[in-house]
Amino acid sequence: MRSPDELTERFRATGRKVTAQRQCIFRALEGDETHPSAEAVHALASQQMETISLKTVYQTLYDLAELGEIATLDVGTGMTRFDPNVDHPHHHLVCRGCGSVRDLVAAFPALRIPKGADLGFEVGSPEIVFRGLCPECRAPSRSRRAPSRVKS
Amino acid sequence: MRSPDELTERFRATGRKVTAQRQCIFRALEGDETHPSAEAVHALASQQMETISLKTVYQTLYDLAELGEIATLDVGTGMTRFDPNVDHPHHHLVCRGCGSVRDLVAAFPALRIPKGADLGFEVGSPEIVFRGLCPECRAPSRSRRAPSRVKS
DNA sequence: GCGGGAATCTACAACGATTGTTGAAGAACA
DNA sequence: TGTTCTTCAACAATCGTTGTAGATTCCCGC
Repeated sequence: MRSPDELTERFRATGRKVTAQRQCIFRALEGDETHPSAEAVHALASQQMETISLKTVYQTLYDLAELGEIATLDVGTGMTRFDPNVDHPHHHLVCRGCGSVRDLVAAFPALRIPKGADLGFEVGSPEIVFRGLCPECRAPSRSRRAPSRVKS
Repeated sequence: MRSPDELTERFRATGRKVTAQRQCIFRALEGDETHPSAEAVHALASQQMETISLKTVYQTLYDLAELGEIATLDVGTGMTRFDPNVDHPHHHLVCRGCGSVRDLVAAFPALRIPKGADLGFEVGSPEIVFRGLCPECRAPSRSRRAPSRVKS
């Protein structure tokens, strides 16, 4: 994802209006590595602008996704998560305990679909999810982050 | 997934009651390769037993998942899908157009997380999703299956 | 700077998938 | 068969997300 200023420029260039709410969301996302849900982004943005609506956050996040500035991520935690890191290809580690998501910076060039196994699909690049337990959830006695509800 | 008869036995052995509804669901799942949603399983089961409730279907599907007889699958199509094929490790092809899911029977033994990249996670085996376009959606002029709503 | 038209904003209600609750019905075991 | 405990079906509630409305704000030309 680019800087808030560049995003402002890009929004204008693509015929989208630039509003204080949107810039507030740009700033909330900048440098975020927690793969926040829409709700989480809304909470962050609310700190700067109390009246901002959740709908506006969804709208802006999907605008950003449409521009390719962020990626949407569905890793089975029950809600869509958003990932500002689209510049470096990467995969994800998902904690079975607390649902947290971390980047896994690694390329797997050996990943090629065997001939004939693609069933006629025209496929793009793979998304790989490693499920496991994060350090906090492995040592629950010392855990700081309260494990939050994860589907099932 | 085992045969309906074996599942009946297994349910009894694990202290679960065996009901006509559950056996109906066992039969509906047998040999299904479409990775059906709960709704789809309910529709199938309803053909044999009109009054079966969607809640019962959910309940039984999660019972089966708990026993490891089927797998739950969340590939970002907005609903949980269920996969009776747990005997052969495999991955999935997901169509961006119609949301259909197909098995990709291939192992990727080269998939190892580089040392130090696991961030302290205790990880299991990877789930790989290849997104693309299925043969029907690639040739929309000749498509038979109407592309159905897929999130975004 | 100022006005007009279009896009966006907020609040609210609706939506689809899933789950909790309830009294009634059924399975397992004696 | 009777008892007991589980599961069933119907209903409403919940969660994440999206549609609707009218009010507001932005952008562009004056």
